[in-house]
Amino acid sequence: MIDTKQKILDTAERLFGSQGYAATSLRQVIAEAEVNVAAVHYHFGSKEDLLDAVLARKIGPVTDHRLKLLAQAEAEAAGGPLDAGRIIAAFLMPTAEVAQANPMFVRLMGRMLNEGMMPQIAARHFRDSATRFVRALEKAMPQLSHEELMWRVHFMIGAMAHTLCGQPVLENLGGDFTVRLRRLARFLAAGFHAPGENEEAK
Amino acid sequence: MIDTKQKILDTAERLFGSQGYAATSLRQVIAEAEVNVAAVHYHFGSKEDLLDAVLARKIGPVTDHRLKLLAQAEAEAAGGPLDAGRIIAAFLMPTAEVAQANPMFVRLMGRMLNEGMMPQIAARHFRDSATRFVRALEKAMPQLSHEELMWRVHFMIGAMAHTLCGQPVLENLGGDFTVRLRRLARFLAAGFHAPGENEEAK
DNA sequence: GTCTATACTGAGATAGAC
DNA sequence: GTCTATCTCAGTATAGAC
Repeated sequence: MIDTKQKILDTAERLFGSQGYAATSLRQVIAEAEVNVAAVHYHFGSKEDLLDAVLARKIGPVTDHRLKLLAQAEAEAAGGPLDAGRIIAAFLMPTAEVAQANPMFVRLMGRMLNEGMMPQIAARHFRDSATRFVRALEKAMPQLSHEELMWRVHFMIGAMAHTLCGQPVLENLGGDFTVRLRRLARFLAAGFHAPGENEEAK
Repeated sequence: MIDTKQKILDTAERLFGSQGYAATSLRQVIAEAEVNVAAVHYHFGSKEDLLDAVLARKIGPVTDHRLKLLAQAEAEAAGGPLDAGRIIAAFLMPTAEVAQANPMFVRLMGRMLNEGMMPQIAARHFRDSATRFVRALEKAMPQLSHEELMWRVHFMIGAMAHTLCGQPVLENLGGDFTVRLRRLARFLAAGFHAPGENEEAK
């Protein structure tokens, strides 16, 4: 069958997203996709490579959208100073659309940045857009040292990952995904605008 | 041997912290601890219960320190308005001391909040201090809706977890743990002070 | 009460038949 | 391209030695 690969990808995306990568066995994937155990190894090589393929398929469009929003903001600023809030929103909001179309994939995205291991995999899929955004933020916030800025980006990724991948630890907070991300964007924008290590006040 | 339990706990703490829970096999733990496979099941019951025990042993003091710092800040304010920054610092900084004494355990703490699964375990060990801090934050920031505040706490936990558990995704950022947490505290304090959903400006 | 030896089930991976 | 058989190693359960 020609769509064996597709079925495996779809099923893996759903299961990895809802249960996590480690907690999902290949055997569960192949059972629900109704294919053979060896098929996944034939098509993808290993469980980790399957995850890689699942990510690659959907992250590209998110990255494109992010970069498009960033370019748009820069065009509007017309060479003038860019607001950090706009940059952050351009980074966050594209995930909302994917969430609408495919909630499980967004959870998977969050998990990837979180699930401890595989920094290579996470890095590979996020580095492209991330470095571009870092440069934009550096231009928007020249008063921050490079180290301070990189840490703030790190904080942003942590908060985003935690927000994408699931239920809050403390309470069951509902709410639309877009609303949730807008809250996050407001929060992070203020964080980025905080005084740096050697500044006394804002 | 009387300290079999201890050896298992120490080894598990180190390995879970450095490699992650899922990536660490019990057999690796028992090999490095030089005990038998069944010993861990005799003393702890299961791999998950072992993790639980590892956490329980060290999180208590962190929680105590957090609450002590919070109480201290409240005493100094003498009934007056408490600054959110103080509350956040009281929540974050105790982890720095544990990091000094035991870097691996801090990474494990971060992973726990992150490693996707086991929300029950993470929740159980963090809820005690977390609810206390939420109440303090609510008093400090009465202009925020409960939902908005809970989301900001969620963002804080995400950023903290990501910062505790390891290497930044983008670059190798070094630096003392205390410095790192202070950066985070500044960032988060500004985030908490951001205008809420229905406020126009700060 | 503590621990060891050993066996059981299910995981990911691989080789080779078709 | 696909499937069966099989390998190794994981977590778990039990029996019994001391």
